[in-house]
Amino acid sequence: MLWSVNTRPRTKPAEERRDDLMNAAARLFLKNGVAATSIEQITVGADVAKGTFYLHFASKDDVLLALRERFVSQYLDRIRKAIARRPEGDWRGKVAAWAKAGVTGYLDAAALHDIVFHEYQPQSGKKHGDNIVIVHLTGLLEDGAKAGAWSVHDPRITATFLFHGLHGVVHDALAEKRLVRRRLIAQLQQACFRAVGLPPG
Amino acid sequence: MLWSVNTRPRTKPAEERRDDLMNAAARLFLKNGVAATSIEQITVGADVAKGTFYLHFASKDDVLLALRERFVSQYLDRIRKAIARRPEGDWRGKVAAWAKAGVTGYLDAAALHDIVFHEYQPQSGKKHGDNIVIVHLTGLLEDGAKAGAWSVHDPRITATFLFHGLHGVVHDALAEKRLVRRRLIAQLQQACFRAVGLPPG
Amino acid sequence: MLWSVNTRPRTKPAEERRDDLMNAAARLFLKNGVAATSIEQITVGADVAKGTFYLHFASKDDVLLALRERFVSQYLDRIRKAIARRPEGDWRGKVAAWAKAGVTGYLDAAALHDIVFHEYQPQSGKKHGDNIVIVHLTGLLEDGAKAGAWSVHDPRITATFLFHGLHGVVHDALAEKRLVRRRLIAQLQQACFRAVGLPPG
Amino acid sequence: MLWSVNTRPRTKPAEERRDDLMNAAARLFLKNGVAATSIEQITVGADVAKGTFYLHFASKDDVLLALRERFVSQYLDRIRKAIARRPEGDWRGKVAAWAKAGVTGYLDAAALHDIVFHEYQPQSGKKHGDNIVIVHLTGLLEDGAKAGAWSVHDPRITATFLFHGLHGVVHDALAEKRLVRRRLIAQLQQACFRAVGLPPG
DNA sequence: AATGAATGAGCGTTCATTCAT
DNA sequence: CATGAATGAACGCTCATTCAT
Repeated sequence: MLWSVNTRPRTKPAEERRDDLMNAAARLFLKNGVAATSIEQITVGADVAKGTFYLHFASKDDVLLALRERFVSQYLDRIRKAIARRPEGDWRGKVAAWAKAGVTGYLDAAALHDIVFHEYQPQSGKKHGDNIVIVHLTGLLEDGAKAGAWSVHDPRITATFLFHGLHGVVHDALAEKRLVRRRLIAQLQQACFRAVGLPPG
Repeated sequence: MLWSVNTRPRTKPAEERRDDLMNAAARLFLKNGVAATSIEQITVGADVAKGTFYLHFASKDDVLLALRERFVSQYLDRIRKAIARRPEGDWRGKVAAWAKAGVTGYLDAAALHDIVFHEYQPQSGKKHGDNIVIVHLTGLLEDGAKAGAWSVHDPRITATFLFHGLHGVVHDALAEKRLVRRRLIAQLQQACFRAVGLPPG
Repeated sequence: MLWSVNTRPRTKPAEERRDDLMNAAARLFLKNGVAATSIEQITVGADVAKGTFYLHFASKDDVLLALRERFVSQYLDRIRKAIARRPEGDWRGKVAAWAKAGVTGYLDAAALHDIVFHEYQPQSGKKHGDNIVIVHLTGLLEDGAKAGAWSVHDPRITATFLFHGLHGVVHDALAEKRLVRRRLIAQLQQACFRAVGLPPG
Repeated sequence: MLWSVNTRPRTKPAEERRDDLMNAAARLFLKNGVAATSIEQITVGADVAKGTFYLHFASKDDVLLALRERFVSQYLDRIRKAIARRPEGDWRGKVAAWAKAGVTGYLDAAALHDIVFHEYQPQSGKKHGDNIVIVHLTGLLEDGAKAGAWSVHDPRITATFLFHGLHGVVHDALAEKRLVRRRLIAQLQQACFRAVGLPPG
């Protein structure tokens, strides 16, 4: 056909389309904010028609939720791998690795994190559900305690405390452009040691 | 009437009207969320006409910002007073008081805090500015360090860490309805002691 | 269907929708005035949803401008055709034809003309631009002068004078319901003859 | 009283206040357009409270109408005086004076004229009423015809034609910044002579 | 699976007008 | 005469969502 030059492939595996849309959404959310991003902008950004959006997501909140899930699971993956690199029994090293991966993983995607977690709360009734990063850290703290590496009265509370403390510090550091990565990591590792009752480095 | 000398006739003092609107907004934000609350709802809630809103605020973001300021200054007041009750030199007691006031002050208004700080980021360019609660705690940590009460390498980072850690814990506790106030306070006081290098109670 | 080859499926061709909206707008502008006509009224009149308006026009001013353009080009068309019917060289006849077509073309759409040109000035910075009817008449006067048919010092000014004089007279005649079409035409033809220095009929 | 320094005279003759308001309105209409001028702006401009406006005018349309009347009567005054300066019987001179005063009177207040007559049509049902400038010129043409100074079949139509022709030319000249006052006057005087059947100057 | 014209509820905002002082 | 806080109807405009193709 003569006009075939301008024709894009009409069809793509659903998963790929979904990803296109999520990526376009992430980009636009970052640039303009969630509330200020329209579905139309997202579809234009993903190079599909408006209606196609609704083939893959039920609403704007739905993409936001999907973005959240993706973010968290990538973040946790990173932490998991960093910890796994430490030898069995090196509990102090594991905590240090947790802090380091937590800081860097956040720094590398902080803007997206903020957008996706703080800028806009989905209307949906269902609450966040468990924060899997905290759940994971709780496990680590329990294991270390069991192994006699440290003493933690309430691993869940401590994990929550560490998680939010770390994120708060990194977030504030970003906001103020005071950003010496190494220093930040070192300080937060100390904070983690203290929090579980380990002596400073 | 006594006040007729200094008061220009107004159906209601501007400040009172402003407060009515802020209270209505807070109530509705809590109930339905910020994004889902319309200005009209706010004015109905404050029992004024739609146009009256614009006599006191420029936009929805504007009320949100005002609510924020009010919240923070009340919160900080509470913390300040709690600390001031401790005798000069009782540094450990001051930290404990900080943690306790922080927890209770938050618990008593947590939902509003969440709404006002997390649910919706005003589009306006100007960033949060310094968190005055953190600034205040930084001062306390510095003073205690100078007095030899504890050792803290970077008071600012530690203050930030404590602030966000505490809030995160309280927030999560709320979300899960696991809520023994006293236990929460005790745990967080321990966390604070550890964070500044004090021995557990 | 025959047209299915070149036509993308549209509930209605965009041009037709645009015309529907313009016609509804013209009708309402005539009936109630421009300022008193809301966009919603226009869309109701065109039997489309409110949002559809914005698929075709950017604002009320925008429809007004479109209406203007349409009006002028139809008006000029009419004049052009009337003049073209006169034989080459019949300059007096051409002027008479101009006057007649000018009067009748105006009478047949005077109300719309008034609305579209006088009642409301679009806020937009860009000025009317050249009045193409005047530009056209200027050409006719120049040609006749070159051909020695009459003497006109400044064709542009004379054309402007004739155009506005004629319109003013017709407009006033309409306002007062004193309306003998033939008499009006005759009088204005005389005025045109005099204006270019031709002897009366 | 202590605060008497900041107190303006609370009261002014009604006529003066009315004038203040009209002047403020004229200034703002010129600057921003009629539709874009709010009553509040007018009252601020006239240094009175919002409510005071309604003590003197019934609506925005009402000020517009008042400005119209004021404009026309000043314009006509000017023409009348210019004509009166010519000796009894100098009909040609009177026509020339009419044209000159018409042009200059318009040029000196063209922007206001446009605003007040063209930009915005009052919603009110009552039509313009007779244009007193045309009525006056009609009288002049009749008198001259009776005196045998010229021949005009229909003085009213001719007057209307001249009035609108002149205004159209001046208006267009203004719009294009082609503005040699003397030349404009001369051309329009010629047009007037021709229109009444007088030989060119 | 994909399209995009059409929808229409709903929003923020303005502003002429009123009226208690 | 003068005030200005309060009103609330009305408007322009946006945009998530639908659905015929």
